[in-house]
Amino acid sequence: MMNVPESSRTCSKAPEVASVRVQLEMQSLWRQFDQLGTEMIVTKAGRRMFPTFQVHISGMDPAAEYVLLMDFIPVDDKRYRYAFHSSSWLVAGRGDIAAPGRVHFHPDSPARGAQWVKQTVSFDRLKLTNNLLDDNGHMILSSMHRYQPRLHVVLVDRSHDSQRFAHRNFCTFSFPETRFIAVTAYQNHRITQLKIACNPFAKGFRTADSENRHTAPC
Amino acid sequence: MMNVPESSRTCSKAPEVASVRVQLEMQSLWRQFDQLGTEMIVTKAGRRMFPTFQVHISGMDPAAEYVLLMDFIPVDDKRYRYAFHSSSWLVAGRGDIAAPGRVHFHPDSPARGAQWVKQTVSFDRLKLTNNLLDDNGHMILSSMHRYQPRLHVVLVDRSHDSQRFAHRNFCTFSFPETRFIAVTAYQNHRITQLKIACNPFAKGFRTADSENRHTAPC
DNA sequence: GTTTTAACACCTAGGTGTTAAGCT
DNA sequence: AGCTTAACACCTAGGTGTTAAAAC
Repeated sequence: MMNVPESSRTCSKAPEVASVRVQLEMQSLWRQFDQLGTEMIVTKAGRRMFPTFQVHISGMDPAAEYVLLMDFIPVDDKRYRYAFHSSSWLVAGRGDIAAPGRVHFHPDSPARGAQWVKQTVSFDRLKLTNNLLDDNGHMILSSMHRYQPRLHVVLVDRSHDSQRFAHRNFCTFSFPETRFIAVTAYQNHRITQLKIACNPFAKGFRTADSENRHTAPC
Repeated sequence: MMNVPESSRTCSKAPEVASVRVQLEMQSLWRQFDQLGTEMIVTKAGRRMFPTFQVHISGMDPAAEYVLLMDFIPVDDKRYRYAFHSSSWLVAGRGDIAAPGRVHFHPDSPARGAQWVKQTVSFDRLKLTNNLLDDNGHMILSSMHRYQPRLHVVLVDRSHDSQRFAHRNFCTFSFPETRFIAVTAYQNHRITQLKIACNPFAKGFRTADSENRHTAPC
């Protein structure tokens, strides 16, 4: 398709949420990863995402309170494996039973619309784990499964406290270029190289003449 | 005096705050510093306190919401200087005009009583500065002046939103052993040694046979 | 003479991919 | 054979007192 939509949205009628717009930050970086087939490491202790899921928000009621949260939904019910000889992902059968569907609240939640729109909202403290018994509130994912991150914007309606997370007052945003396969070790070597080239914490693995330096990917 | 009161309190009548009890953590460490005359560094960029102001809270209504915040009040209107020959602080005249009286909200605010009482509440991210034009929300203090940290517990009353910080719904706690003189460089060498002995970030300055090792002060 | 500032070496704390070993 | 784990060296990020120079 020529024009990828800015975001996929399913909104309801409450005016304070219906007008909310969300723009993905670092979109070109996400697309570079997506073109190779993004992989995200999951560990027992929990691993951050890279790129980080960051958004710019607009259209909020400055005085209204909102909660921002993320979840991850399976893209399909398949299990994947990486074929090194062809450098591609293959379907390896039916997916495992879905892990407990957790949500990650942005730590600034709840906050006024004026706060959220003022600067980039970053989910950099979110961590991914493959530990089904995780007790640290991390997002539980199955390795070798494909996921779609989602952002939910929830209007806090104090006048109907019982409906704080009711079906009417929230909006869901989903950016196709942020899809990824969860792995315990990188499979695609080009993904590894792009991570090393762009993630400051991986600087120790950069080489002077690395392939990823020629085009300055980030 | 034989029994130092656990805390100095001025409470109002709202039942959810009147029953709140606050206990200073690391009290013996605070008293060791206090006996020498605690000094806290202030810098342009902002400096953490050591010891950190940490408290254990009880007596909160688990379901009610509270805001916790700190401020610093001048102990007197005097300016001090340190007499090295006698190793003591002397009054050096009238104090400067009080800096803008800022408050520091605990970053978890607001939260339910159940949250606050569950574990130690730490103000470790609070920073002190001598920059009158500070734009980072740090606490502005005048060097060579003496201060008393205070903790305020505010009940969030959603039913009377205009009174969120009204005079009825808060409690103030003040621990005399946390008093200190703000300095841009340490004056009393024994304070320096106690900081080095106890603050993990100053480990690089510890010596094997430092005086403060004999009694294991922390 | 006293007080403040900025650069500095040395820490804590924790985020990277690598690697070799372990698991199934 | 494929996948996972844990220890590791190497980073980022930022909290220490020290020191010498600057400011007043």
